[in-house]
Amino acid sequence: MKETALQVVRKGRKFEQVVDGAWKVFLNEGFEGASVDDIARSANVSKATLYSYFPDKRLLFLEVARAECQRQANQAFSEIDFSCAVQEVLTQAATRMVYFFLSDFGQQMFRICVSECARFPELGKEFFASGPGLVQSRMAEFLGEATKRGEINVTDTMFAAAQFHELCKADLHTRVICGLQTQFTQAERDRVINGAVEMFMARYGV
Amino acid sequence: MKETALQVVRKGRKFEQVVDGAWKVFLNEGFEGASVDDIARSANVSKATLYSYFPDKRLLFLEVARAECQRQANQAFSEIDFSCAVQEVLTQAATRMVYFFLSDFGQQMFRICVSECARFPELGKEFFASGPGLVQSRMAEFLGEATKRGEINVTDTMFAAAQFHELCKADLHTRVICGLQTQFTQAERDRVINGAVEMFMARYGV
DNA sequence: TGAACTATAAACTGATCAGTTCATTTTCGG
DNA sequence: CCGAAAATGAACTGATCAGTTTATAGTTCA
Repeated sequence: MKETALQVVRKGRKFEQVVDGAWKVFLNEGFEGASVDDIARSANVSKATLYSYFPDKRLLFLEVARAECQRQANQAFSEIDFSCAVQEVLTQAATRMVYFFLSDFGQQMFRICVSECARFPELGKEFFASGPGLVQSRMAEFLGEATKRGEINVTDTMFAAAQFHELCKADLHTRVICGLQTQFTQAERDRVINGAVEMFMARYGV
Repeated sequence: MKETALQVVRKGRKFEQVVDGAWKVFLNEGFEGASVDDIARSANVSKATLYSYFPDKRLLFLEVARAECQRQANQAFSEIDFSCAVQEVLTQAATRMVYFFLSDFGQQMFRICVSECARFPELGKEFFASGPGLVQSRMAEFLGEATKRGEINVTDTMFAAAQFHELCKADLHTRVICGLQTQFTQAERDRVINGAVEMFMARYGV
């Protein structure tokens, strides 16, 4: 029973078309910057049709954010081999996260959510649940299992997952968000990825 | 010769008054949310006067952000005793950072900068230079000295400072930014503060 | 005191934009 | 192929807001 948080979104023939068009415009223009006329044009749909699906712009954004975050998170999970050694799993996870944070979508989603959450609480909850929260829960689960196997020693698994998540943002994420730098070499990425794994293992390794 | 980035800000009798008024409104309303009329009203100044100081709204915000970030950073530095043992200095620094991130000003400044930096590059640079960048440089300097004294072992001091900075945001910052939680107990803060220090020392301690 | 500078209030411009309305056309299942 | 449901487009409402203008009033200092 997949439903949007405020249960007011009607489905129909051109639903996906609207969401896809909105995705593009939000990604390029941000939330405030994207006009509903732009979105309707980009989706090849009339404004009236758009409003027949989504009673307002916020709910449309919510749907876009929810769908894409979940898609990305699921893809990442399916591609990580959780049966590898801890260090290897952490490296894979960190690699995904760094790429996500530095991607256009990751950046813009972060920007929009950070700026709109204060005025739009529902968005914050959805974003957290289908983004950072989801990733951290899955990581915490893995850390718990690895601890049981004696490979590491983590007591507060959710917190450790949050720390790891945060470590993956060191330096580069701050720089990209502040607009100081937009392109990053593999060496720069590796420094963050390996730095996060090393630090995590130094603290929680057996 | 401290001048605003775009060198177009005129000083005058009511300069401080304008900046203070703007500070209040931006803090409560965000950048887009704050209308220039609101700001003029809050500053007890006519709109024309405001525009005689600041040619546009962005430059006004830039001035507000610059001034307040620097003020907060300087205050923090002056209150931390850098002659203490590494662990103690880190704990003090982490405490400040956690409080800052969770404060109204810290939150709102973060929100505004994140959302506006993409369209307003000058802001990103100013924010970084007088916020995270400043803190990280000072921390890096300290880490270098402590390494020389043999108390810790850090080779890339700027990167380590960035990691520490990021660790102080674990869990709580994400939650506050997403609007999941607004009040935090001392125990919650301490968990992050101590968690950051422990992890840092596990990795870089001798 | 008086000239030069600074500030004021209030109206105005011009633009943007979310959301609505409605008469018309398209689509599609039965 | 018919009729109901869905979609269209284009005009419209109502509101907000950055930035300008202007005629007037207050401040400063020589």
